[in-house]
Amino acid sequence: MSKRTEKTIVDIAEELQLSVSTVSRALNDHPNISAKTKERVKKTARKLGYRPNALAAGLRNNKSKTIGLIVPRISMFFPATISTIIQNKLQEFGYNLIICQSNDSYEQEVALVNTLYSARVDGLVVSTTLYTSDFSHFDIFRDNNIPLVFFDRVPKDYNVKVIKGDDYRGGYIGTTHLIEKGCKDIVHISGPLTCCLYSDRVAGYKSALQEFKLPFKKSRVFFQELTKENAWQTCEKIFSQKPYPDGIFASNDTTAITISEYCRSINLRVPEDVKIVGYSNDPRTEIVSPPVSSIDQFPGMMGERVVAVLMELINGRQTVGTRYSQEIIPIQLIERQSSAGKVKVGKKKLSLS
Amino acid sequence: MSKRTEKTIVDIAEELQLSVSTVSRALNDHPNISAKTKERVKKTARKLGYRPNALAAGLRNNKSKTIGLIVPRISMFFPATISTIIQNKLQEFGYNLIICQSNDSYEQEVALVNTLYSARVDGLVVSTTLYTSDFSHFDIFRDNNIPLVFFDRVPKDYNVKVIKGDDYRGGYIGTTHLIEKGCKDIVHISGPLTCCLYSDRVAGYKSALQEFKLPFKKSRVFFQELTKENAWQTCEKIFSQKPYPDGIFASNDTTAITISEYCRSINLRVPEDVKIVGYSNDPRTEIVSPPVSSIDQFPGMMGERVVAVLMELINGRQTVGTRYSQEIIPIQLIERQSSAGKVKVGKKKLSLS
DNA sequence: TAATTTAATGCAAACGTTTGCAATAATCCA
DNA sequence: TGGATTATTGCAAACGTTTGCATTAAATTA
Repeated sequence: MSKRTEKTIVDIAEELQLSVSTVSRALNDHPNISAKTKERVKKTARKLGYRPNALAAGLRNNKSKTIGLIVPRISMFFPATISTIIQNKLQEFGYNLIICQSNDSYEQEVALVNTLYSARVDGLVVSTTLYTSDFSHFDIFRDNNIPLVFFDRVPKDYNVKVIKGDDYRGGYIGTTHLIEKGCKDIVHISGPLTCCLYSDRVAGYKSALQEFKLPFKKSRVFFQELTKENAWQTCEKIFSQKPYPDGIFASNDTTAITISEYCRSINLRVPEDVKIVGYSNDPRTEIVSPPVSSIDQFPGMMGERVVAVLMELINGRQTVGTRYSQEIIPIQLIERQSSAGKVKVGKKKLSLS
Repeated sequence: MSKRTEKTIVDIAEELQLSVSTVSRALNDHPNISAKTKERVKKTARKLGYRPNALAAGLRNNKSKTIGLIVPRISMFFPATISTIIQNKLQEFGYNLIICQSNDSYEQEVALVNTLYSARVDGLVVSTTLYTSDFSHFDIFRDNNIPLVFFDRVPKDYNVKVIKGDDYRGGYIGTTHLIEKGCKDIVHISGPLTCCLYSDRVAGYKSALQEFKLPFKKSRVFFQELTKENAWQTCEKIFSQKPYPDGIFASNDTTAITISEYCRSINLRVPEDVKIVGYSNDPRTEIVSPPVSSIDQFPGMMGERVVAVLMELINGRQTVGTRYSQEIIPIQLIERQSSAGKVKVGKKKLSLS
């Protein structure tokens, strides 16, 4: 690396016979600097091709104007969409975003938290791994009053700002929709219960069964990492003996799509023989045949709320001891062919409000 | 923001009655510091919960140990996969990655380049927008000898390190495959020619036609931003009058999948009536019906090459004036049902080596 | 044992920017 | 015109870490 040719505010100050503090104040529109001096300084900065050094400003201010984001994987529809919204909104506020992936590994999440702290990010936004149960690695942010927001996959019993989908209701309406379409024997494929969003969806599933007086059967609920491979294996189990279920509610779309594929492979018709509902409204649900019903979580809205809340935390007054609230983003059933059929006039009319 | 409780190397130095320079050297495993002192220092650092301040080290060293990455959109399969590989590999080298999206906007790309420069990233990796034709905003990196690598969507006539897929050959084999499957009237749907990877694919398409003595028809080639909406509209044009083409080679999978959908909507059978080949081997090509043939670009390999090259540039000697080479990542046709059919024994055997 | 060489550590300054308090200049008022 | 007030700018230090050169301590050699 050869010697830098970069101009600093010292160069501007020398050219204009001003102090560096005046130059700094002029570049930052300080009210005590005259308009005339501001104009001279900015003109010279442009002329010299001056570019600020964010490391220096960050060190002095103890603010980096950068936000850290940790998601499990950006190749998944939901995190990718939210990341995009968050980055675009933060840019409006003059913040940079560092997007990091934990690859669903607790160890990697811990390392990323430490690295981002060392980089002195001004805030941290996190969707945790499937397996994070000890959240103490986030204490450094909380204890130093650095804004910390969790979304989607969020901690249980950890005092922090949380923004999540209405997972309980998602499980409830995903299931009641199947019931109202005539299903009497519904399987639920859930993620691992170490992650509370899946347990909320299971609770909603159970609640719907109860309400429609259908029996809850432990053997009809599966807990697994929601990959295509696991979904295929679970289908092999489910359809290894009769009676087959007539409805399946899956906690992600990858699983729902795979179930549909498996049914086709054993000549089970979807939706005539078995109806399917997925979760997240991944665009893939539209392009497969038959298109798959799914619960939309409005990632755009969630991303915007994340940034709004983060800005409030950054600009507001927070102290150690503040009690943080939880914010719920609505969900909505998107009905497609995988669950099509005559609506059974039931005891309870499905309300989508 | 209340007063920081963060420990610095000054605290460690005081506790051990050492100078800060010794503490710094010990923490960085400098050969001149005794093993005993190193151990004492590291133990005290752990005891005090010391965490380095990357802004300070970066300012002093003029290195941030951070790499900037600019891609058009992370929600697209190819950029998301490469970003993931790049981040994972960089972590092995102790580098952070800042992932940014240009949203295919030249203005946003310029702003991102300036912001990343201000953040003093140690290198920059870029896949440009569809419309970037003036690359001068990257001069600041090149002129200051900060490693700069382009991949996939790369500049034409700009002296910089480039890693791209074999787009010419991709166009060639995508087309010859259709020819050997019996197609005689092949449409090519290309992206905008402002982006050289599409013009390379068009050249491959033309070359294949020529080689098999099929006529090139200007009306059989379309240039557009490769969205689902544009693909649908182009299909409306193509199939608005007979004779219909019997093969379509599309420059991305979104377009190929949409074409398949359109054909179904007008009761054209795929592959019997019209065969389709896409580009990038997006996972969606496997789950649609019929599964779509596509050109695989090996994003994993590309991501690894990007990081390897970047490390060479960072650790090597480069000066203003260095001539940079171009590296080609192989491609491979992935044959699926959308282009299935009897192989026509042709003049030229398709070689996939 | 003294001189020489090697090992280990310390001092002071660098990095670029920002800001509290002091100093200076300009303006207003009696 | 002199004093008071306001506007504008400058000085010096801060931020946390690293490193060239100097100094000191320890080890080796004659």
